[in-house]
Amino acid sequence: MATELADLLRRNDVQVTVQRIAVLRAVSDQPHITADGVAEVVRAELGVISKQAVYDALGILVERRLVRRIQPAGSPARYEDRVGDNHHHLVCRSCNHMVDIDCAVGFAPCLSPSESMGYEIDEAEVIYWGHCSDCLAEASQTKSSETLPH
Amino acid sequence: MATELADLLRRNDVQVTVQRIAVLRAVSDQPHITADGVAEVVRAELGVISKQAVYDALGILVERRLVRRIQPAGSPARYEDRVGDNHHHLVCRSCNHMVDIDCAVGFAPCLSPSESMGYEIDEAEVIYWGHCSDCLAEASQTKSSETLPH
DNA sequence: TAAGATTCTTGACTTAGTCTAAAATAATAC
DNA sequence: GTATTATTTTAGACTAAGTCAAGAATCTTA
Repeated sequence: MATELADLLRRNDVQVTVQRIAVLRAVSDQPHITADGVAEVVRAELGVISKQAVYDALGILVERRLVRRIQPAGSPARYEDRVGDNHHHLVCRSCNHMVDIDCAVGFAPCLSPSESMGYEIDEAEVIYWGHCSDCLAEASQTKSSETLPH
Repeated sequence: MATELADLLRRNDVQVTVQRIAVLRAVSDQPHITADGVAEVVRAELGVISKQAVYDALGILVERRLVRRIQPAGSPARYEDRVGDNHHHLVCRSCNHMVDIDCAVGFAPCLSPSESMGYEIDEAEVIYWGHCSDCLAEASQTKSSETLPH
């Protein structure tokens, strides 16, 4: 049952442990999950796992590019298993909810900035900020003079 | 001497205090400075300032758009007074150094993603990640089989 | 100059994450 | 299969960045 995930780890030279499989499954089941969330999910499955084991597992999965880490301002790091494509993220300033969004141009639009200042660029990270439809609706219902939450 | 900054604050309905002027000057003198850095600079000027006053001042300056807050992964929040244009940031994975970079397209390239999922987007934040020339040079000097630091 | 509003200080607290050393587990060599 | 070695995991103290709360100080307005 977990053979598939185990194989994925093995193919990527990651030593297989029940903890790592469980962590990988948690991220896969729940994209944009936090490290804390992973710990919770894994605990439901395995009984216990240490905070450190979660961070270690996530760390090595990110290193081997099986998982991507996103760290939007004002929120703990989040993890997703959608890797290898050029998608970005859209975050609601009110409720912090995050959704995936395909690249504006269809292919790395920002990987070629006008000037690279001698840097060897390997990633362009794009985060869109705004308000989700739920929060917009809620704000307009509160028809008082209050301004949009932010 | 500080009249100019004081006026800027007043024009933006920010009550003028020596602390706020000092904070604004610190950010202006040293773009990409951290809150801690601001506290240090201001302390050199005023003798003392509380951590909270620094955060309050930065908070209101950001709210009034006199200062922009950047929060790259793995580093404390940074502040700059270059606002109102569409520039992005380029961060070195090794030494964490950050430089400004003009927008790839010259005008908000990413403000129109293919699908906005019902979100009302108000900002597109772009961070380029890579290695700066210094770190690249240092890494190639260490001609051993080591891989690039990251 | 007094009253009321805003800001600043102090210090405890929170959250997210790291460090360390010992214990447990997995890989490999025999 | 078992012993050896390498890698992981645990537990719990620690750190960094930032927030909260209440009283003191300072500004603004009348």
